[in-house]
Amino acid sequence: MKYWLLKTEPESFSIQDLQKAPNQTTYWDGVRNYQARNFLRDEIKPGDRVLFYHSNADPPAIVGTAKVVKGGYPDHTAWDKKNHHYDPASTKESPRWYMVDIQLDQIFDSPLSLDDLKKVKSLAKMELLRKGSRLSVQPVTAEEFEVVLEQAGAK
DNA sequence: GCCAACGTTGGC
DNA sequence: GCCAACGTTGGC
Repeated sequence: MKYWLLKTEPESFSIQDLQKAPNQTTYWDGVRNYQARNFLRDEIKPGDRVLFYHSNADPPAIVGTAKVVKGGYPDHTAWDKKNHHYDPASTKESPRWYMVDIQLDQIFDSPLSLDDLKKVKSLAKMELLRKGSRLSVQPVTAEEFEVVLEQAGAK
């Protein structure tokens, strides 16, 4: 089992939106970055655990957890001309972009803000905390995942 | 709204 | 293959 952090802007899709979704499950579409695509296509598997992060939020924070219920498969929104993430270079014969399905696990009683995370020494190496980090799909170590859960529970 | 950091594009 | 220009991300 692996651990991941997924970023989303709550204005476009929040963890509350996930909570309201059928089966509290959604497909994680719209990733248009090759490094993140490779994780989605090749490495993220059902059963993997996910930290759910709200970027461009006030405050930016890890707001809960989810689990992967379906591994990488072609992102069909790339084929939809009306979709904001439409990409004519992606075809059904040769898909360029991929997505996974996730299901809500838990919403933290109180979110772990970016400021909170920066104060935790054992999280100092998290990709999220790296200056200039923009990757929207990030691997997280098992230890980091556990520490985040502990911190969220302790709040 | 600003802007630093980063990824992508395209001319050469 | 280099790199300037451009677009995007995301904290502040």
